[in-house]
Amino acid sequence: MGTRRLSPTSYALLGYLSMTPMSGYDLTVAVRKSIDMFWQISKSQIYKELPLLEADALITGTDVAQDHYPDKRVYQLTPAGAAALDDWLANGELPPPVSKIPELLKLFFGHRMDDRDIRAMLLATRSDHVASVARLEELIAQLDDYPPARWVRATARYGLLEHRAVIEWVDETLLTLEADDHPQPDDTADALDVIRRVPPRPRDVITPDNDA
Amino acid sequence: MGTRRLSPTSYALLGYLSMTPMSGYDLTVAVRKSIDMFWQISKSQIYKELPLLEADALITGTDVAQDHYPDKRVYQLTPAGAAALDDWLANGELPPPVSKIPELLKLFFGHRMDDRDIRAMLLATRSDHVASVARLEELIAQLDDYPPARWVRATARYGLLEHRAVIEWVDETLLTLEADDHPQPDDTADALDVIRRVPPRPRDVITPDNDA
DNA sequence: GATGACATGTAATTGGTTACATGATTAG
DNA sequence: CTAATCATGTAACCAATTACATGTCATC
Repeated sequence: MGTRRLSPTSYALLGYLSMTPMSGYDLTVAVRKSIDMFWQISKSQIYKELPLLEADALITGTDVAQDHYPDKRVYQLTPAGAAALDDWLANGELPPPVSKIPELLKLFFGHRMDDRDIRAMLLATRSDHVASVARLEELIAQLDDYPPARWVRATARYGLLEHRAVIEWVDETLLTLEADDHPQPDDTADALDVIRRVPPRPRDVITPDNDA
Repeated sequence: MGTRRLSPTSYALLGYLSMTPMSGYDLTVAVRKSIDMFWQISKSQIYKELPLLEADALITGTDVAQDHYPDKRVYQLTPAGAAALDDWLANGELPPPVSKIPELLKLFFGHRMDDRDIRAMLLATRSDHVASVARLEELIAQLDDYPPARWVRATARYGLLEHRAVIEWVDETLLTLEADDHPQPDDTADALDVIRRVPPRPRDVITPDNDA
């Protein structure tokens, strides 16, 4: 049976279910609390994916009645699911990373923005990242004591270093904002000329419709 | 007239067209060479979006014949388009950032992986980022001489600091991989218990269907 | 003379989001 | 008592990707 090709998102769900049986809600919460920083999965996406994985016989669901709360369906990994997961972990291709940071998109066109707006945006970004650093430091401290969680810890460390880097960047950028002569005259925009002479990100060649 | 709500992607295209008139192909190339690190837009998405923006009267297109190459349609910003762009830059809401890093997703389930595979993955990631650092350093050096490009430069600096942080993280992670006692016995997976006690990323509360 | 890069796009599919629904429990 | 949170999901829509199409030009 030609099982459909699974997305990394599907494998993520299999991965969680490899730890313990969970409902859609459990998965939603767990995802938000752990991988959310480098792999977001919306609630709806989870609820949509679970029946498909069950149809693929990679997980099985059991309806569980609860008092005071709606019935839930608890899923657990099948041996086939575990095999699929491990195969992906060992051999699965890694699609190119995706990153969409609206602040930077705006800032790229900063020559059309007011310096005050830029500053406000940077400061808001900064405090978000400061908060994330605090959260992650606490999490990492807790994971330090728990060796089996070393890879979970490693991903948290990734987040930590990244957030710190962003804070550093905000600070350096704020400095240029303050110190600079602002060449208000809107002399913009043939930065494009410079960009044109620059190579694109690798593998991101244009014509051969993007594939690995 | 009830113009549809534009996505940041649409505004990005308006932003480029605010610099100079461009065809779909020009935009594709420019995007890949500049904002691609923090805002990817696929070729098809660009070609799909342009006629819509024209229908909204934010840009106008002109067919240009070329010898040896297919005709192209060159778009330029209308005053309404410029106004829309500036309004977004000043007042537009910033949707939550998106980030999908498949390497980290795998690594999160590293307890089911072979250490050799992990090492190989980390090294591959590392050399990607080393290459990016080199590219960005060169770009930034060129932009140094060109004050109007200060915000373009700032976004490149962002990329640079981030790539450096990732390299630093890879190196620290490789160290734990080498030095460590590897508790091979698959003692995995109630890192979940720790995670459960941890707060989620802010604003990412579960129930109120995600909105700003 | 085939292979790949340059140059333009369109069509089909799917992954993911936003909005819709419902009801119990707890906090103010 | 009223609002927010917990707890489950479904349905409709749209953004974005992958695959399809076509022709020229340079290079091996």
